This record gives sequence, C-alpha cells and structure tokens, in this order.
Amino acid sequence: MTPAALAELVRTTAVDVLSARGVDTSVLPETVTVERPRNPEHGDYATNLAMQVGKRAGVAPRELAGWLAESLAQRDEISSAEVAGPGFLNLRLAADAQGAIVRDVLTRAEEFGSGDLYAGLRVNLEFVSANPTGPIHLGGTRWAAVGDALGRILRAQGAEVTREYYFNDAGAQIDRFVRSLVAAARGEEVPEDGYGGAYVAEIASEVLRREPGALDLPEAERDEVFRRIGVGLMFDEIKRSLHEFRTDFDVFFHEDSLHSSGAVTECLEQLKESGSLYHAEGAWWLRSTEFGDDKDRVVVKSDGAPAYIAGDIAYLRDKRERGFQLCLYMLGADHHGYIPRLKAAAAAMGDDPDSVEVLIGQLVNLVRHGEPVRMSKRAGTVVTLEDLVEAVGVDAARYSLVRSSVDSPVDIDLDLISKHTNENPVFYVQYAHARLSSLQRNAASLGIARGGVTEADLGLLTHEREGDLIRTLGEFPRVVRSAAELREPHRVARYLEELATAYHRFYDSCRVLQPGDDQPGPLTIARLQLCEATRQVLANGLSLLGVSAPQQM
RNA sequence: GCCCUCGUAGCUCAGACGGAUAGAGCAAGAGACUUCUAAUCUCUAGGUCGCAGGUUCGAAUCCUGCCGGGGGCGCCA
Repeated sequence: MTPAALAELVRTTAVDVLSARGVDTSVLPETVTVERPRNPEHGDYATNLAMQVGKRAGVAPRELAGWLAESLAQRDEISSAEVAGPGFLNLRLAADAQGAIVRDVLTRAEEFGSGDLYAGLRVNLEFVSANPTGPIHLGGTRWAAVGDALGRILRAQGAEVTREYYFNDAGAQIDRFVRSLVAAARGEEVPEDGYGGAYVAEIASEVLRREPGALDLPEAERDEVFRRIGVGLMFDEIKRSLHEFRTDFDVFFHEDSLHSSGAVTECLEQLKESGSLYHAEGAWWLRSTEFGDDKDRVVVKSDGAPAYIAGDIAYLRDKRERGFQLCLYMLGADHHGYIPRLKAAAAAMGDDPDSVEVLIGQLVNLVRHGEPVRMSKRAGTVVTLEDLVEAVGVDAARYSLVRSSVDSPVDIDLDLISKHTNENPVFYVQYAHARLSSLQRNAASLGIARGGVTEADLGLLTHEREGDLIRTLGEFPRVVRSAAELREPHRVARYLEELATAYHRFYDSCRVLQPGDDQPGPLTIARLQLCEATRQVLANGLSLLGVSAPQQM
C-alpha cells in the first residue's frame, strides 16, 4: 500500500468515523498527509490529522485519534494503529500490504515516480543563456545541471517542456568581444573592458585561418568578418560543451533575430498603442513598480533606440505567441532585479504575471586552499564547464551541482574536487545501482528466475531493513512531485542518497542469494524482486538528474 | 539607504506547506571483509538551529526587530 493509498484510507475512515458520531465532516482537509516518522517507535507512518481538525471538530485530538485507531486497526492492511503524544496516530502496515509497493514499482518500471501534476501544461524553461562572449563558466554550469534536471522532472509530471537558451548576441558586449578578437589577431593586448583567455586567441586565429586577409580589410568590414565567424565559433563551442555535459536545448534563440525581424519594433508599437507603456521625459516606460521594482524602467530611450529590456519583452511576447502557459527563467542572484521587470512585461501584454516565474539561484564560488579565488573575464582566469568536467567527469560535476538547493551558494574547491575522492555522494548512489545490477547478473548466471510480479510472496519481507527499504521506495513519487512543484531538483538527489543508504543497510543484513541453493526459496524470489525494484527507482532517479546509472563500477 | 538571499555539528550541506528526542556526508576515534561488489556496514563523539522578542497545544520552519556574509539598485547590455 502506497503512502497515497494509506492517506486516502485514513481520510475515508475519518469521514466514516466522524459521521457515525454526528460530527460535521467538512472540517477534514482535502488531502490527508501521512509522513514517515523519524523515530521508528512512532510506527511506519504517522498522521497528525486529529490534531489538525480536533479543535474545529470540537473533539479532543487524542479522543478523535482514538476513534480513528479503533477503526483502522480492523483493516487487514493495518497491523497496528496507536495514539501517541498530543494526538498523533501511529500506523504500521501489514507486511503483504506494504510489499505491494514493490509490485507497484515493478509494474510501472520506468514510469514509477512519474505523475500527472502538470499534464499537458506547456512550459518554456529558459536557462543558462550565458553571453556568447566566452565559454560557460561555473555559474552557468550550475544552471545547466539544475535546469536540465528540472526540465526532466517537469516532464515526469506530464508537462510539455521546451528547453531554451537565449543568446544575447546583440549589443555592446558583442562589440567588446569582436574588439578583443581583433586585438588578439593583431597580437595586441586585451582591450579595456575586453575578454582575455586562451579561447579568444584560438578563435581569432581560426577566423584568420578561414579569412586570411581579414586584418587587411577596412575596419567595418574587418569587424563584420570577425563578428560573423568569431561569434559563430563561440556559439558552436558553447553548444558543444553543453551537449557533452548532457544538456541539450530544444531552441537556441538569438536576441539579434528579434531586432532584425522587426519583432522588437512591432512589439513596442503595440504596447504604446494599448497604453501599456507610458511616455515621460522623452522616453517610454514600463510600469515595473507595480511589481515591486524600485522605479519604472525605460523601454524606449529618448533617442528612440530600444533599451535592452525591449528585447526581453519582445522575447516574452514571442514565447507567448508560441503558446507557452508558463515561462520559467533561471537566473543568477545578480539578476534578481529582473523579476519585477519580467512580471511587468507579462502584465503589459495582458498576461497573468504568474505565468512568468523567475528562479533565482546563488552564485558559485571558487575556492582554493580554503581561500576564495577571484575570477576575471579580462584576465581569462575563469573556470569553465569544461575545466570542471575535465577534473571530475560529467556525472560527478552534474551531481555535485544539483544536490544543493540553489538558494545556497556552492563552493567549488578545485583541489578537493580534482582528488577523485569519494567524498562526492554520486559514487555512493551509483555504487548501489552497480551492486544491484551485479546481483541480478549473478542470479541470472545461477539460473534463478526473478519471476513475474504475481509470483512472489512479498509478505515475506518482514525484516526491519526490508521494511525500511520498501517504505523508502514508496516515497519516490511524492519526492518527484514536490521537486517539480517547488522547482527543486536537489530533492531528488537527497532522496537517492537516502534510498542508497536504505539499500546498503538492507544488503548488509539480508542475504539475497543463498550459496549452493539451486532451488531458490520464496524469500529469495521476494528479495530479488525488492532488489530489482530498488535498482529501478535508483535508475529512474538518476535519470531525472541526467546522471548515469552504471551496471558496474 | 532600499530590495533579494543566506546564517543548522570542526567542514560541506539537508530539513517546502508549523509536529514527537534537529539529520546526512566528510573529517576524528573504535569495530566488521574465506564478500550475493568493503566505493559498504556497525558503534562513539560532536548543536545556544546567528541574536532577541512575538504568534500557539507545539517554531530550525511563520511574523517583527537587530547582527553577520553574498548579491542587486543606469535612458549599460
């Protein structure tokens, strides 16, 4: 019996009990929650329902809990129901009812953990969107790992997710990039406000290889050559490194296209006419103060040129026209000031501001010898996605970036992380999967068939560690659901660590394959199925994080 | 100055919607390998949940005010 089924049973029981005593059942919440108590003495599951509704029902919590316990204890699925503390109801499941979780996992297989929370919802998920003036740095790498995982998690809840990367390839930073390329090609120093680093020189020389006479062209033409080829090479580089990081996008959107297509102009005209922008001091303004901004923001400058934010508005309009119901943005903490502007932009176009959701993540700090390391774009001392992958590999890099809440800053210590210590919990989780895979191989080589889901007596799984493991498996669907609801992929990682622990503990206490036992008993079959269910959930969870589930290590 | 965010064990961090004695990993100490993979497991030690009030049966969690770290406050992009 799954936690969800148990919660439903508690609720229907509460309805019966209350109405039998003449108490108004409308005091009951829509959904009852059952949680797993930390202390095993408090049962397999516990509910605080009686305390929640006791006052409103006019019944003492302990008394109400007692009524529930009496009724629930008569169910076959429940082995015990006790009142504790101020009105907790502690429940234990009968072994065979609990074992049904294993059957559920094996039946749904890859689908176990999925849900329909966002069935059919069209979601645009924009993340990374780093400027195409250099390689992806550590901060962008974090968004790549977290955003990709979030996309997978939302899809697991039925959402139709489009992953999108916005290239800011219009404006001054591209000019600076081009100037840096030209300077490098001419062997000059990095210009003021320019970009340094080996990649600039590499791209510059590649431009020269393709257009050997580029430096002899008139300045405007020369810059255009470096812009066209150099920025293109940078795009390719970014896409390639992200792809190798297993983060692929459905759409790479170019800011420049919004300007060249006239979309920005068209959008601005429309907003001016509809009165969504107001004219003052020679400029056109967006009412971002209505969404908590310090001041309204200029959209069209007094010289008639669009401000940067105009591109954002036109881009949002483009997303809306493509039919997205929810636009998610993942931005670094240094961009949190964008939230009111984006909300205001949505409102200006007549959309619900809640259709725009901005997730703010803390930055990644680089540490060496316990001291913070300053990274400088100009000096080219930025640590990149590729540096990190080279040091620890894709799995460890992704996992270590996704297992923390984005609300907390992450320190990356290069000395530590390049040691290949197993301090990284990804190995712990992957090892559990490898162990389980090995176990299934061994069973197969011994000629032991695991059997179908109806061929095991899962009620034999009565060992304490077996119960813990099964109940942990049962948590997976609600972990995925809450990760999706809260946009917090790290919950899946933390869960996997908990599941791996439960499995390793089980493995330590419960022998699965009996040596010399060519006639596997029913307990062996039941345990094999439990193991396969565990392997399946580990694989499903790792898949949501974009981390591999190795067959052996 | 205003806004956002964080503050939990020596270190890195979990603890959404208020629940029972606040957890994990690493580091420290002591144990368990003729192994179904020891990248594992068991035990010990480690805490003023930044501080002070408030809300209530109950607060790490919610509210207010301080303290401290990080970030943001352009007709730049």
